[in-house]
Amino acid sequence: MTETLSGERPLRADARRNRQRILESARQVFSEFGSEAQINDVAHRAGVGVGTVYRHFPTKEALVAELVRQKFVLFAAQAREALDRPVEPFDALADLMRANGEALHRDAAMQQTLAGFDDEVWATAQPALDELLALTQELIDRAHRAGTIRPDATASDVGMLMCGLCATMARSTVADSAAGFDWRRHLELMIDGLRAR
Amino acid sequence: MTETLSGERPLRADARRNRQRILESARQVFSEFGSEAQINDVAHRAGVGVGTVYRHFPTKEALVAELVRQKFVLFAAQAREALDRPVEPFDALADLMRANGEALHRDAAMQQTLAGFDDEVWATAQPALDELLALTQELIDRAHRAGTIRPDATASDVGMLMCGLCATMARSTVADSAAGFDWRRHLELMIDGLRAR
DNA sequence: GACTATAGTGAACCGTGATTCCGGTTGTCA
DNA sequence: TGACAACCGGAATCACGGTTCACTATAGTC
Repeated sequence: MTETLSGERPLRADARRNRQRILESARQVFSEFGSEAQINDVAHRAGVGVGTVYRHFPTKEALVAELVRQKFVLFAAQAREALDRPVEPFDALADLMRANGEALHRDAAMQQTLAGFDDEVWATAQPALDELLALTQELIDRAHRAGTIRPDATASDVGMLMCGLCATMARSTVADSAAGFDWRRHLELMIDGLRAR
Repeated sequence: MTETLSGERPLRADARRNRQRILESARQVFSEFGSEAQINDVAHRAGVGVGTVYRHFPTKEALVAELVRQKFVLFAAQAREALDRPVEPFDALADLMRANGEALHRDAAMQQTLAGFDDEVWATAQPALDELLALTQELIDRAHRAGTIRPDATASDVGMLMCGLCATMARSTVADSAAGFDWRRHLELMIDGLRAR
């Protein structure tokens, strides 16, 4: 999870420890409250001062961005596993989407990022996203060969649809779920839409 | 567009005029910048003081909510027209969704509201939304009878999907359009997904 | 034309929460 | 163990923008 930074001198032991704690706390806090959670909360939960958070991440946005990036990395890992599984490619893709859906469901910050306008966060996570998309594309290519997916489907389509799913999550998580919105239903509709006819 | 308020004494002429100007300016400003636009901007563009805006709308959120409500009313009107058109019901629905898509595309505040977590605004617009959903349901019922729509499709599905579409719009409007996201493509995928197989 | 309830004005206020900053700590290395 | 760079803490600062309010202007009415 923690990359070895090549161009930078290694962090002092305590700093490394704190950075880790901060990321963990941030993951919890932002998952629960989205980006409206406060840096103070993160710092407090991590048992450090605000200043320490800022030593590691120049802005709140940068911290959120790193979390999002990590999540994309995780998704990419899952996509890689999906590629290894010996099941029908389209089913593998569908299951992957379902798994991602559940993960997004538990993470308000990710929902906001995917459904929202937050360009900066998005930019930071771009490389990780690109890899995820590449892996997804591989899965889709296989499905094409098997003829089980819509002929013109692309990884980009899946990305868009998952972003859209987050919008519905926002609505079905919050309060009364206005008009009977149900993200799992939304997801199944989309999966069906991708299927070959 | 402007309802006749029953329980309240009529506004003074200048007040009515200003209220109208404020709504128009707000429509422009919020369409362009979403809810991050400032009340000051709205007031300035309308040629009135901030205080005047607050005389008409207790909070910024209330102003946005009214705009959203009006938009839903507009959508409902369009849905009614669609019901009157003598075309195949599913096509009518699809065209309606396309038209709504274009409208949403030009309105950042609507995108944010539909894709976002903004429960209060949503609540205010609920009645208008309910009517829109009812009309949509009628269109869908007809399509069911014609057998041209997915047998289990509901108006709620359409609502969810349109909300999802707004998420993609956010991504394709902003900057680089990250991963080749294209909301029109997203929309067509969804329409296809709703079609009977 | 005068009177008054309504309406308009915008500088000032205020809460919020991100960010800074500097005095005190602590790892690391010789 | 001493020295110093790296690091930590968290009160204070600061920017921002929604909201208020004391005062002025004006539509509507007699």
